[in-house]
Amino acid sequence: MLNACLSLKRRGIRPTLPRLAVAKAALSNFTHPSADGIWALVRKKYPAVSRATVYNTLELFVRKGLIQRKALKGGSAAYDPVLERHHHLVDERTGRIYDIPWAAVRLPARLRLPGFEVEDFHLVIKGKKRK
Amino acid sequence: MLNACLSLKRRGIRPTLPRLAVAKAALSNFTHPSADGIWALVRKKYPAVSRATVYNTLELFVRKGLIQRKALKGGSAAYDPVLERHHHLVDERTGRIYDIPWAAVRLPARLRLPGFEVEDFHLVIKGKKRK
DNA sequence: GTTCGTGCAAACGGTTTGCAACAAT
DNA sequence: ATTGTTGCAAACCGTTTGCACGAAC
Repeated sequence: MLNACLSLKRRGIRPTLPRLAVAKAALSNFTHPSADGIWALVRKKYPAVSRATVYNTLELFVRKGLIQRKALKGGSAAYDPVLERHHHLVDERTGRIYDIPWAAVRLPARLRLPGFEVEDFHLVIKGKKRK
Repeated sequence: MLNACLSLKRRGIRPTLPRLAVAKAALSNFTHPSADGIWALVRKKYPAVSRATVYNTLELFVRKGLIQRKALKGGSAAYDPVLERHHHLVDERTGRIYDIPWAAVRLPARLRLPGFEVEDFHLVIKGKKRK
């Protein structure tokens, strides 16, 4: 179980109530929710928290390295609490995004591409979850 | 050089003037332009063509398999006329997207992921173009 | 009392849609 | 006549911003 309050403090973010609510929703959710999705989760417990605060708070968390923002779907950004290297599988049926552990695929340790300095890379996989 | 008119007819798209303009702009542009970027190109020659027509035409082209739409950047969709398998490198400095030939990286021919049926995959690489 | 955090509403950028006019079959 | 294509404007969705109030330091 994660302690949201500690996670925030450790990164110099003052643990206010709205922020704790966003942290709980974002850090324990591995379905790559959108900002609005997180807002919906937060609202259930704290209907007073505004959409702007959720958006701004997510932006803050990204800046502080608590979560990552990805452009995997079209339209809306997806937030990902997993900081370890991993791949993404986009389900063609549902649009859902699944995390694939780095170790699941054998890849070259480093990539050398003439003309480019490679910083990082990962696989984007299209497929379907077996039922 | 490509014959836009033929490309359209071959896929059962009536080659009207706005469509030819969009086809020329989209099919010969390998910089992954956005829809608005394509509109800007089209406008230079045909100022009468509306934004809606460009958006709708691009959507039609994607449906007919003439081009692909990708969610690589945040915010706006990128259109890609390259249908062969390839990887993408996103330049961290400029946001520009470069096509990386499939052969440039050695990857397993097929991916086997327990619980998923893999249809396709490619690398998304973060890096910088060397100057 | 100055800074930080918040809610609200308005603005924003990219995209889609409804509709009326028109062209092609 | 029916269908397909277009332009315009309005609507739309996800996101950001300006502002005023209140809480924390």
